[in-house]
Amino acid sequence: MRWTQTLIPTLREAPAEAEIPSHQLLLRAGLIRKVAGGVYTFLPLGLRALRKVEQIVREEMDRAGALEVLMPALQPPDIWRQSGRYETAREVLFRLKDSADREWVLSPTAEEVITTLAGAEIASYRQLPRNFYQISVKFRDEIRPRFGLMRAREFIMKDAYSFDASDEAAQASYQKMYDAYGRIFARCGLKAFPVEAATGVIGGKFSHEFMVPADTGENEVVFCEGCGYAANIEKAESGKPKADGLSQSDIRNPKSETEKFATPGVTTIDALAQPPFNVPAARQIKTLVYIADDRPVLILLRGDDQLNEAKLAGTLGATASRPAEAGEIFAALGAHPGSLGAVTHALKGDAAALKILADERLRGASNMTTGANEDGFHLRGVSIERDIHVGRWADLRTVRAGEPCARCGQPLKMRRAIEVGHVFKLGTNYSEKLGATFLDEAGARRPAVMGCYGIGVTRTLQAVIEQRNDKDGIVWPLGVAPYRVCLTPLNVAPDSEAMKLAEQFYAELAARGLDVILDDRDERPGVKFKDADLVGFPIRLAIGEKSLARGEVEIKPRGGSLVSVKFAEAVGRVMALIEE
RNA sequence: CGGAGCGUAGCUCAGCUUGGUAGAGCACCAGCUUUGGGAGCUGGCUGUCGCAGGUUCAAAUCCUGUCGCUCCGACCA
Repeated sequence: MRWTQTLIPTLREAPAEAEIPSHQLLLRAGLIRKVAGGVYTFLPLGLRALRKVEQIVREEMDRAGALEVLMPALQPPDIWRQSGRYETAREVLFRLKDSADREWVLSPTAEEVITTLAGAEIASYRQLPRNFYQISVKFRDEIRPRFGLMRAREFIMKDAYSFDASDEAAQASYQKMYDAYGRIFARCGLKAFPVEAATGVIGGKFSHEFMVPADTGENEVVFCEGCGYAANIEKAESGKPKADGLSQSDIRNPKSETEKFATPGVTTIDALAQPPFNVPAARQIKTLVYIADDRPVLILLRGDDQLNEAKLAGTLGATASRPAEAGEIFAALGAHPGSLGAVTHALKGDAAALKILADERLRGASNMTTGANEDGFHLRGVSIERDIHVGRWADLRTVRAGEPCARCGQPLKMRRAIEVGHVFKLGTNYSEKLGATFLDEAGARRPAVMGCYGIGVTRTLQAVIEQRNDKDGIVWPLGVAPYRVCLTPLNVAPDSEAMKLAEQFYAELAARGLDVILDDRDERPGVKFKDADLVGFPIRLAIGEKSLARGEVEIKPRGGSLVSVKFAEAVGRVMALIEE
């Protein structure tokens, strides 16, 4: 390709709308342009890079035995009602109506369609296992699209769905995808690592996310350098001891009964920890009120712990849950936030019937202090198992950096990351609801055991840029660069020696299967060099009069150092760099 | 959905406080010079000042509404 024949609108300055490096570079290097918030056009160069990521994904999916299909983006809502996700995924579903006032949804993923397909087409255990994938446009009504392609309303995703006859077989399918993902991200030049993950709205039992470390990432990852444990903060557990922050005398000498005391104006954990009360946060019980499927639930945590909403949502298993509003809290408990508590004798009327969830770390706690459900009063001497009817114990707290690893005891670390891939073991949830059953060897009808596997293709592209850039621009890995080699003749007159040589190299490199771009613009050298660096072609081959006089040309790997080689050696050197 | 900020040339932004003929740099076009890291000079092109309404003799500027964009939040009582 000749530079003057394509469209590469590079920008000297970053548009004000872009905040993070990868977003700025996508715009500056002329890869994408915004159409609306979270909606983008891919320009020729951006599309080439995107296609390369897609091709890597496709090759590795095929290698792992998955079958490529293409499902519609426009889907009927009835299958979404059947799976239950018409409600549970309501906020992310784009819905629209046709001219006959019939409703449709735009696909954010395709479990419903593929499971319906499998139900219709797979009848026997002999047809299993099968894994179907597609690379297609997805739609999500994001509350806040952000950072260019990173969180978009419309984006490209690879989604794969496995169907197996047994749980063990499903585990093997899962492992195949897990391994394929490792290869995909490595081939994209990304340092990505798998972490244990929460399952979210898609549901399921077991899952890993593939994370690319980046300060601008939207996920928080907890990891242990001692044993390799790594998990999304939404899922992470630690070995922080129960007694941490408590004195032995408190534990051994519980008060025989609770005592109410006045705490006028004290409505926070911090305030109660200050004089004159001096109740350490570790000895307070924090009482939160959530509304789960329209019913209030009390959540108890130790005062120095933080609620993890993802864990709460998983524990509740509710379609929708949210923090209660002040009015709802007063209606349920008769007190305002800051004075709430779950002690049985303080729950009057209907409040006595409220469901109470408590964090595991509170188990066995005594001499605790909590709100009295009466504004301006707290209770002390609370023994949780004696004084509170806990309906369910669960891990509800958020892990913090520095806590000991549950497996090996080393301090946990934390860092931000971009989620580029996610693998789930789904079980039989969808196959049961949508009728994907088969006859086993004994002639019994059974639901297929499913897994689903996603890669954000457009997000992966941006993650590559976010991880691989410097002050001059993008530093593409060979595997996803829009062109691998940029030829830069500094004189572009057709009869100049530089241009003739450039044409010759172009032909020779193209004949060896390389994609090459020839910068035939009549621009000053500085402009051409700056643009080549900004776009980030892995190898630049410059042909200018200085080196020409010595019978040489200059080869410069992006981010590496420049070497001068004789004309005759140039093609060989480029090929050697590619094959490294 | 709540809060904050911003919408002026293709891009980055000034002008708005205190109303009075719409600006700069870059980009683009022409010419001359220049030619190894975003050149110089001369001349030129470029705008529904997001949109709608209001106030006013007069609105980019003040007021109201609305749309869009960006950031923070929508867990810790």
